[in-house]
Amino acid sequence: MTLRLYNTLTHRLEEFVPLAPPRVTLYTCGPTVWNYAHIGNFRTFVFEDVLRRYLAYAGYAVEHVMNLTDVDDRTIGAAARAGVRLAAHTAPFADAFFEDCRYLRIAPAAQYPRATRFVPQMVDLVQRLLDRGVAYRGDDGSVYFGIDKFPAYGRLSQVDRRELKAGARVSSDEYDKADARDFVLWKAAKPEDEAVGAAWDAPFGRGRPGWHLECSAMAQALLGETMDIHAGGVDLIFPHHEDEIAQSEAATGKPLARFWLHAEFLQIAGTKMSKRYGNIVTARDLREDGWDAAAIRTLFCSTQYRKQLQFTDDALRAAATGAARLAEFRARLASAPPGGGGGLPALARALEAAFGAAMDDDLDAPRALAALMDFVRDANRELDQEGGAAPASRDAALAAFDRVAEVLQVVPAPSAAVSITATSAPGAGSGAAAVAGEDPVPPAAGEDVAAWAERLARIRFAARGRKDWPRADRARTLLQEHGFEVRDTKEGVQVVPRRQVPGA
RNA sequence: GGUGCCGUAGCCAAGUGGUAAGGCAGAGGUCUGCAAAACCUCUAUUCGGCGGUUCGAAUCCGCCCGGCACCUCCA
Repeated sequence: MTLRLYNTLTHRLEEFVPLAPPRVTLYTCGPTVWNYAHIGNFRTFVFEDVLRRYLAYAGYAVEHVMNLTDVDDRTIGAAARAGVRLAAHTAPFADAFFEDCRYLRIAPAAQYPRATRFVPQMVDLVQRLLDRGVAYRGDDGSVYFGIDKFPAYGRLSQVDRRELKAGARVSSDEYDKADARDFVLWKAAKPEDEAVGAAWDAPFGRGRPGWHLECSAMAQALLGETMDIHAGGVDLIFPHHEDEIAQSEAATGKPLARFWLHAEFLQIAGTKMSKRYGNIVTARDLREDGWDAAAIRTLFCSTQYRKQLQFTDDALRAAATGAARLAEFRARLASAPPGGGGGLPALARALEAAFGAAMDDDLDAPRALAALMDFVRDANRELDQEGGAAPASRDAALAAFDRVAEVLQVVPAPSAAVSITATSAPGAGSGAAAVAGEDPVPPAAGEDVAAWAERLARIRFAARGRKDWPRADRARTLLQEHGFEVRDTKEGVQVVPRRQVPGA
């Protein structure tokens, strides 16, 4: 297996080889904790999660660092409006972010450095750049990076230096720079900054870090001068990552990152999701609506990360249906009766081969998902024909399925609710007899729903045994009304929570 | 104006020179008392348009049309 990734720095697909295998250092730009992150933000974070999970699947030891930006124009502005200190404003949103990550099954990074806790490192970096003469102090007391001192400037974003001058927003620049293209490293403290506690002392003047500075300082402090992969959203290519490269490499003389990966935007109604456009959907909105994170991740996996993704209710619903199919299959396979299933090990090998080939090709998740769907169909057919699977075959199939599912995280979590099979087997026999003449009734107030559902399953099973269809149907109708699905099998009556497709 | 990405069935989407994966939705069928789940069959003579290269193009080249994003603090 050879993993190839599209490197924004070189503008082509490259074979991924870490600097010091099996270790892979990964730095990803995290959220600005001024508000709740929206699912557009999370599309990128989920992509990064799939990336690191796949690297782990491929045998690498990933060291992942994700920063939290807790000081910038927006956090300061929001704190000022709320009349609280900066940290008081950002802390709840940082907590909310971690909560959302857990919901979306994003594996925790090894470290989540926050900008405000790395101010000394940032001050050091600015001082080094001043000492080297690539940074200068403006008349306003801020410190700027002079891009004419860094010839490689513009390599990542391919923005021609002359065109940059004609940039659309340059005229709105509010700072005192020698050249419009220069960017701020350290912003001189303003009263608004002081008011919320967003100002620090430095040899070159009291102030606060510019946007890009934190990533350069924290990445170097935690991962060293050169990391294997730096990832983020496409919007960060310019200026954020371009500027990170300039300030880091001007200070160290070494490449900041060997691979630069950028995820395309999630779109809603044809445009990017942004607070500016007021078309925000947050992770907590989706959670409150009852969506399983697997549905969201399935939707995200249905488009390769370098392509724009359309987020619509229909698409999410379709993804949820597909994800439910995976959970359905997982449960069926795990509880397959022994015997047969000789074809499963070969299917399992084919799954992992196809999955690896797809993911190796610049993390082609749609193809990887298709491989999983192929496997599910083929294995279901095998189970249909064989009526079961020998433990060794079953376990081989289960292991492959789980390894793949571990990377994508597209299988809905097993429900905490009941999954009951009422049978006439010994032990259940007495129960079946006891309910034989019972009429199905709705659960009593305060009654345990699981126990109630099990009793109705027994009632239906007994009724079916007597061909008492009206009673059997009443039991099923009641169960359906209470969110359960009823399946009659050779083994008995199975009652499972109805798969979750909100709004369907 | 500059830079980049993209346009494949009702919808999502893979495929980047050898004759159109997969999913969702829909139709029919097997199974079932009826269902559900699962499986089977069907649903693009065609890949935004027009030219060109080639034995052969969704795939390469040119032009055109359409969409999206970035161009100083947006993932």
